[in-house]
Amino acid sequence: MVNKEEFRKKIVLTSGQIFSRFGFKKTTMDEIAKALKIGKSSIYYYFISKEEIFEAVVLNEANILRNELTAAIKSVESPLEKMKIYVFVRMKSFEKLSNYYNAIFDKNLDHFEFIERIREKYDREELAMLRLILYHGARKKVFNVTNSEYTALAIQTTLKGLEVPLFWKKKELNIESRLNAILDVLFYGIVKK
Amino acid sequence: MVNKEEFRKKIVLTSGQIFSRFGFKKTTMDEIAKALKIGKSSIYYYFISKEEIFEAVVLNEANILRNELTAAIKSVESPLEKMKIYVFVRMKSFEKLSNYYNAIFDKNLDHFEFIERIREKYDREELAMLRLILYHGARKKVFNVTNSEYTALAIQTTLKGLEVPLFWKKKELNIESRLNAILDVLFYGIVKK
DNA sequence: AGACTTCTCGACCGGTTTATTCGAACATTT
DNA sequence: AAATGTTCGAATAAACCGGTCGAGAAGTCT
Repeated sequence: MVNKEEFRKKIVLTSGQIFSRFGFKKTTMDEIAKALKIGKSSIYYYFISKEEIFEAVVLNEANILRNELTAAIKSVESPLEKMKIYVFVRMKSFEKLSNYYNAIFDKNLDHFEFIERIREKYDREELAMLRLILYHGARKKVFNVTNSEYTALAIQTTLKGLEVPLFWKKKELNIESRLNAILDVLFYGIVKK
Repeated sequence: MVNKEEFRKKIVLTSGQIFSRFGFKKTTMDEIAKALKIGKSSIYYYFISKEEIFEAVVLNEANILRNELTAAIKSVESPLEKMKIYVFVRMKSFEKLSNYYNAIFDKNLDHFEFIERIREKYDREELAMLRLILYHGARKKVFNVTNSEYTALAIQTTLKGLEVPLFWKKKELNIESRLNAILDVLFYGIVKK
């Protein structure tokens, strides 16, 4: 049925809001059902389990992030701006997702291997994006990159390093200035003098 | 002991962060304990129950709000500005507290009478504050108020009316413009032409 | 040191919550 | 009207969670 798939999407959207607010464990099927104005049991007609819903939600969120990122880097021309806006959008989105992280890193090591899969896939995609930005920057003689592969990897590592303190501490210092500082450092090492 | 009271405060502060994030029901004693890096049982040496902690948290938060409000209206001179800043600070603070509301209005009608007590007390205080603002405004010939008592009550009713849609709906329209619109209406009826 | 107080914690208890199942009912299609 | 798609209330088994208890660590006083 075409409508079944439609309703699955609705479930993903609605439960996504709740998951993002309360995390996996604290979100109950009853809450999801109530938000959808259906009986709790009915959810199981569309999804096999709470985890399957969560998986769909995360997958969906990851796709949204990817779209935001590609749109963002397309929205500007200069390589410096591309890099800058990429980093900013990425961090903003991750901030929004902090509750998923809470959920994932709680205690459930067995389950949630699917998160690892998604993560791996998006790490690869991110690397490609970064390399593209670097490549174009080098072409335009703005960046000075000898090996875009490794440079992209280095940048990705930096971004990942940012994630942890971003999520586990609460608004210690404002993110913007921190990102700007990092970008400054990054550019001074990269930009042709 | 002086240190016992000290640690009670620490508990209130820490658990307050969690309560404000997840509400009363979804916050567990284990989480509070873990955040404090002590055993769950140890909490019961300082507080009799989860509810008692919650009570202390709400009381504390109410005091903070009061201080913010008095500081805010002192920070400006003109009656119009005083009124405006009062309304803004009040709404900003209430926004922050939305999760407490979630907790309180869940289903637990029996318990939480203490919230009613706090609320009543602060309603009275708020009325006094509003009346003061109105009175000074009238003195400076900026406001045209015949009966400050009833006018204050009317304003308070408006502000209370704002609370409900503010909390139960999510960011439909941005609060600022809504508040500004209300203030406009309010002033046009109050300010001497 | 030893007695006494303060404080911490692991283990446990019983009531509640919650994810999931199942079958019956309702709805729609064939 | 049979078959198929969809919803839901009730039941269940397991996990969870607030709270208790007693043992004992840590500190204080004499």
